[in-house]
Amino acid sequence: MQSSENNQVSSYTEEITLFADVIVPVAVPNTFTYRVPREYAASITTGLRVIVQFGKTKVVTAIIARIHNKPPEKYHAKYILEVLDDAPLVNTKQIELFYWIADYYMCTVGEVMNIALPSGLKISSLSKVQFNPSFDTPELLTEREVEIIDELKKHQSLNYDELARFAEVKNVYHIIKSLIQKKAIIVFEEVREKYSPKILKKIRLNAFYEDSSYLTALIGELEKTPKQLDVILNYLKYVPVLRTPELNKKGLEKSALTKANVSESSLSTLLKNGILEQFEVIVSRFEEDLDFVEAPTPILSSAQESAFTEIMQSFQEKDTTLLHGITGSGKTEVYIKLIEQVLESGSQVLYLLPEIALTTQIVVRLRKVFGDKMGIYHSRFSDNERVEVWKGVVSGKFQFIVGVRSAVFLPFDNLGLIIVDEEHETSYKQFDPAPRYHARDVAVVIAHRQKAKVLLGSATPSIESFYNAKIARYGFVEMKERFGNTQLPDIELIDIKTARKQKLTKGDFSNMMLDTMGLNFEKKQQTILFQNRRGYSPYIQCEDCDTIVACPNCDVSLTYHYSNQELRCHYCGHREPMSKTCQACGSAKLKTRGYGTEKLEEELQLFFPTAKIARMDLDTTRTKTAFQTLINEVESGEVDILVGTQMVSKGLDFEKVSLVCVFDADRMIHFPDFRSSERAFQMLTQVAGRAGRRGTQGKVLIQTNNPTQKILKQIIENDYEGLYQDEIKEREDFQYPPFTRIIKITLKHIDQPNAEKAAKALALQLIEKLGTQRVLGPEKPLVERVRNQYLFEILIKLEKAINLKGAKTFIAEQVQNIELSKDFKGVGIVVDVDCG
DNA sequence: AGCACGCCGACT
DNA sequence: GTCGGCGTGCTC
Repeated sequence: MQSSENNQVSSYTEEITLFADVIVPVAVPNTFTYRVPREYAASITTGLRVIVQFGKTKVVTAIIARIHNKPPEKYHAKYILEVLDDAPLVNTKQIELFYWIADYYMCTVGEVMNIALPSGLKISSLSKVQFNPSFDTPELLTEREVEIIDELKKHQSLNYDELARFAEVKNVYHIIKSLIQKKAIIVFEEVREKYSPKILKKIRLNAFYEDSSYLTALIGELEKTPKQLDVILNYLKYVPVLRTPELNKKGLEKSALTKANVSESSLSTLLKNGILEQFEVIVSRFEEDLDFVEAPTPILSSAQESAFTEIMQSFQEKDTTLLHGITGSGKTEVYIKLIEQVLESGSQVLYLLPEIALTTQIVVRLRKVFGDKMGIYHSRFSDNERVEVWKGVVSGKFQFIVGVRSAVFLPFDNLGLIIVDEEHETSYKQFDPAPRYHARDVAVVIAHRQKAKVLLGSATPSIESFYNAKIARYGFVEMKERFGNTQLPDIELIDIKTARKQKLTKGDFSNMMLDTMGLNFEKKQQTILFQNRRGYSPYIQCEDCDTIVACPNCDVSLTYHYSNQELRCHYCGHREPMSKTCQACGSAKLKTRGYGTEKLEEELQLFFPTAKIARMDLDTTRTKTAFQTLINEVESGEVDILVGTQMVSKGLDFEKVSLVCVFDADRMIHFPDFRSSERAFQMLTQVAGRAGRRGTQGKVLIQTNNPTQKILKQIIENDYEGLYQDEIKEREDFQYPPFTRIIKITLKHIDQPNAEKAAKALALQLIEKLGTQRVLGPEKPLVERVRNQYLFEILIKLEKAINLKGAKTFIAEQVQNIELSKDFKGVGIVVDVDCG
């Protein structure tokens, strides 16, 4: 792993002092140079984690980015305190990637490191104070200090927080400083590794008794103590020592014995007498997972087979290929064959999925084929588990990773293939905090650097990717048939406006939608009702004075959540109990307005009292188990109608869903954003794709106020090409991606005029060099105030031909200008490159 | 970012 | 004089 450069330097270590430039996990622009202690000189390499003192109080985990022998000129380098790893946990390719990301997405390498490494790999330090036992001048102490010292004597040590709580002061620092001066206390750093390996307690029989005559003798002897005999017999039941003595080496989990209802005290007696022995092993957190049934590689249909061949051909010429396969075309089987092929060639494979899709059936399916070669990297996993996956990639245990966005940071060094499934998904873009990276785009960069191939898969590709395929930058493969010859669902529009006029509605449901749902229920088929809005109702209005209850911190209405009778802000998380009366006029006539999933669930229950109705949204799937339970219930057919947000449209395949109803299509279509048509098409096509599997054609009903909208026609006819042509023309006319790159700068301040002034000043500076064509705004965003901060946005469009690096440097300078300016104190600025 | 340091005003 | 508040600048 050591680079030749490092080796060369290391061989002179007798005379030369080494220095290491390290990345610290902080939002500071530079790397920092530390001195390598002599004892580490021979073994130090890039990619090792080290512990360093950073600033006066912090001790942090850093990564070695470079090793050299030039002492810094302007300051004395501090020593590296400790080296944490024997072999690099971060490889050179990753470090280069960190720099690329920092550069491209306009943030610091430290911020990249912070997001890239699971927190279990970032040791934290706590400053602790301890009473100095050789303290002998108590007369110097003030009364208060004596109290603190007395408290400190009671404990081995206390950290700052604990001390502050006891002393009942906000800033404990003064006191600590004074006590250090008087030599009454000692301050030390407690460094603590967050990752803790999973330890299993095991029991085995003393090897002495592996001999049959001794074992028989033992059993005879234990006749007197039946409880102990019981323990031994139980052990032998699991581990037949005589037949398979090698199993005895591995022993048995202690918990297996205790679960078998044996006497605990007898067990400890046996241990004490040396008949049984206890030992500990470090185990993988994933081993329990491994009772998978190895399934044969799926047999591909002829359409899948030819898609596979085409992809392989495409990879001959292109590094990236877009697979456009309609919903239900069976892309997964094609992926599996590709993955197998690449793994056989000895290269690593990364399969990226959006957050929600990962929890579902796909993982089970992949596990069956790839078993323990496959690692899963998911945000719902604990940090310890993520560290194990990271280490598993380093050690080569995991050649294949299925993961979410952040899996692009894993320490691959030999990737052969990256699959980005559902590549159009917006959750691949990170919004907060920095780095605001797009995992699909980063994947393409990684692949390029590791000479790997990328397969982007989607039924509804992003306009950008489709464009790249059109101009032949990407290869292109299509799958136009649904697997098993199932037809695409029949989509029908319902003109809700006309229906309302003709009084053919109940609530905001058209009779037609309700009737169809009813019929479907009678046929014992499942229905999905899609409404992309959680909660009961998006706002509450007073009938007398028209006041709408708003969030105190943001400029949005509060959403009413029925389940716990509270109002919630979906922007800042503010919660307040639902009040019975209007806070403005005292009237009791408060009305819920608009429809969220909760309200639809409630209304449907009234319409269909005997149906089992379930709801799937953020609120019902907070935990891993809740999510899985719900999926199981739907899969087993217990649930008749599933009401849900966009969650129901992603990666879920339910056999018996034959009807999909979209409650309100218009809100999505008219969202004020240049991507709204694309998004609406994607979302409605994906949710429609849930209807009908295995030979039966599904039905989709969409309620809209305006059924003549062109995009709806395109959705009905599954005319992606048509959508693309419309969109790409518009994007070209108005200079949006893929013809430009967009950088969004958001400025925040508690006072709106201040935010506006700063935004205007920044825009002016930007325009000076970039011109009014490229700089738009500043403008108030849709929601003007979030978390008590007023927002202004500037949009920068950079054409592809521009010197991107130069432009970004200029933008960064101007942003810094504003940040440092005395006129705009307290203005927060966020730069988002390629904003969604 | 996080935090010490320094200056300033309030209060015993 | 001591304590806390807030603005400023640095971190190898």
